[in-house]
Amino acid sequence: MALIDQLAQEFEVSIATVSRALNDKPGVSKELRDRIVARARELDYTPNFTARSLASSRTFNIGYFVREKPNLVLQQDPFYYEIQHGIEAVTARSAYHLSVATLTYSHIRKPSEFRPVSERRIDAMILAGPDIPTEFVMAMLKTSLPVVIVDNRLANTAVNSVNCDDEGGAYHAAQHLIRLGHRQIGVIAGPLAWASSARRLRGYTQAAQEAGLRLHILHEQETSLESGESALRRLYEAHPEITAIAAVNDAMALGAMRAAAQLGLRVPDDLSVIGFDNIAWGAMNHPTLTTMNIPKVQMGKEAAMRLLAVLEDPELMPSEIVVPVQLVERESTALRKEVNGQ
Amino acid sequence: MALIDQLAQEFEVSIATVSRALNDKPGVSKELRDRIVARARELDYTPNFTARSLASSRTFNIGYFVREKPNLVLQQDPFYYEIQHGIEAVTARSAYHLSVATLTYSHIRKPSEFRPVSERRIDAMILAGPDIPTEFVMAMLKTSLPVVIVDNRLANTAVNSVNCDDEGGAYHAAQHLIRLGHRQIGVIAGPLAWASSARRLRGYTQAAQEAGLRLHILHEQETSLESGESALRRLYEAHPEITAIAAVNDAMALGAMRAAAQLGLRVPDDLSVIGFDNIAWGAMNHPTLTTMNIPKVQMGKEAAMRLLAVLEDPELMPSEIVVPVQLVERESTALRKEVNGQ
DNA sequence: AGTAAAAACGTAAACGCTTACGTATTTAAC
DNA sequence: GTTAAATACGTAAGCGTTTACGTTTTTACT
Repeated sequence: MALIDQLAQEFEVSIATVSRALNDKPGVSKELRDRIVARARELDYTPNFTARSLASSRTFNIGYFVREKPNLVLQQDPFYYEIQHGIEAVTARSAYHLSVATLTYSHIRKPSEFRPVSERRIDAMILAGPDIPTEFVMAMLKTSLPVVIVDNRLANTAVNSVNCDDEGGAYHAAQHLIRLGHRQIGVIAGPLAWASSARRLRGYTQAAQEAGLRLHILHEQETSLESGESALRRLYEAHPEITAIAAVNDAMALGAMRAAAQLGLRVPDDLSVIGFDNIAWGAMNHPTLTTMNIPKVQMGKEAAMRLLAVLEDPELMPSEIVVPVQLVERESTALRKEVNGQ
Repeated sequence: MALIDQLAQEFEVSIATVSRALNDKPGVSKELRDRIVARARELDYTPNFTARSLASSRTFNIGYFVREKPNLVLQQDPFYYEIQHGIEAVTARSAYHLSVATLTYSHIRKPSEFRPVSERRIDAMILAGPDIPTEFVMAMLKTSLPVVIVDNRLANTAVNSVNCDDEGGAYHAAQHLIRLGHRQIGVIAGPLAWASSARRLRGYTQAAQEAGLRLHILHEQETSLESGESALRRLYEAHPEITAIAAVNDAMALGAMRAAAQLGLRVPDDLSVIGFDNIAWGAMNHPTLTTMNIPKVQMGKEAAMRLLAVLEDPELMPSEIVVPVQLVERESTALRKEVNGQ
């Protein structure tokens, strides 16, 4: 493997000059620089990043750290993988490489022992997951490494963040149902502690208020398919006049559709159902699920781009990025049938 | 941040002694070593990994590189994410960190410009995906870095690999149907070029031969849910006597179930269906899908463990690891109904 | 007590770059 | 043509460790 010395010897110049030539720094004549660069390509010379890091105290590594879900059976949420792909798409076109790790409870407890940071392996980091404690984020900010948090919001703290527009998305979802003529709308919500659920609920409520409607809201303790099933049954029992359901996520929406089928309700003829997330199986279900798409890949891209921007200009103030969610209209929603002229 | 000099000064010894104490190398009295280690913990001293790497020429980084799917719309296959989690689970307990990247066409074309390697950022790597060209793997082997390939097999080349037992799994799947009394079994296969499909098909065939049965095999050009639908329709048209379906993957199995419902066939009463993969949606479908589970997380673990083993002992010869797949019995398969005493 | 071997520690040279500073050479300005 | 300011390059000191090779001290053995 070629080293910088070799190039220096070939051109009978110092390694400092070669370094300057290769790094686009001033102090080298254009003619010499071009020849050095050309020869470097020929030799497939790539600077040893370890040596470069030590000398420049930059690793050109960024970390992507996802909080493991303590409550989730399915540890590996594809949501964060799609975000990872967005991040990769951006870093691949930069000088930076991506280092990943799962944030466990022990890391959270002892941030000072979080090795990617304590060993100074990274120049900046993306922290993903709603359940990263504020204290941990604070500890990371104190390292003075640039930080972007994704799918997480911190009140009263200046930190770069990327989130989807839960409230606006839910607002549009409800409007979609209202535009289709539905006036008796049931909402299947998650636990109150789940912040996204709360925000989405606000969006639904806002749209309903503007249309002069009152929603039939049901809170579940979980956000699983099964809880969606039971939610629909209870909702329908209490309010058989309901013609549309808005669920705070796709899993619950799919559960609601399943329960509806068991009750003899046809979707979308008797009941329209809209979800939130746009998970893969929504498109495979029968009927396919109308939902609000969260642009996960884009969220990853935004996070990575923001990080690179801060790396470029450390003076940059933190910003909160909110990406819009889009309606994906599929089979599970339809015009309300005008039964009995009601 | 504490540096090694600080420790050396505190104890009035040379940094060499501190380094030896911290790295469990001989040449330090037990008493001094213990005091140094204790004090290092107190100070949260962590050696700067960049300096350590440069001096020891080891990065303590391993790479996980997944081949992007040129043909797949859904670039981010959760399959490889689960493998990533398995890898992480192992590396988290080791001194190594995980660096990820997507293998694009341009990397494949010019392996010498693959930066994680050319910049010497990693000590070893895991290559995942069936469509990594042999030449690329060869190029990586030539770097003399330890390599493990996952979900990929190379003929006539000694290389560490981790794969699932396609053939054995399919054999068991077919046996499951046969044990349930089915004798007219349809097989929904993928394109001939897809190696996994071919191996699974061999497993089905083997079991059938042993039971003295002849399968009704249909090859599709794709492996999507839609092609599973059309496959079932054609299969049922040609062979209405079929009472069970074995599909080479879950997506096609789910498609077959959907088509069956449209034909008025009840699953599992009229038709048993078994898949392969155990994708998440299979458990949410109605009825839930019986399938063969590929232990993806374990595959990741095996790959990482193998890599660590080779890193420990570079003399270790390459080995081919095959992990078993297990039957996940759910609702979509049942005993064949004895119609007309047939 | 004397000697050899083992253990404990120090010295200093790497590792392969970047970069502050110094020197020589060119260009620009009058 | 002289002087000042750019420009081009060289020198050498890092960056924070590891480790080969010395040197000194302790241990073991006769």
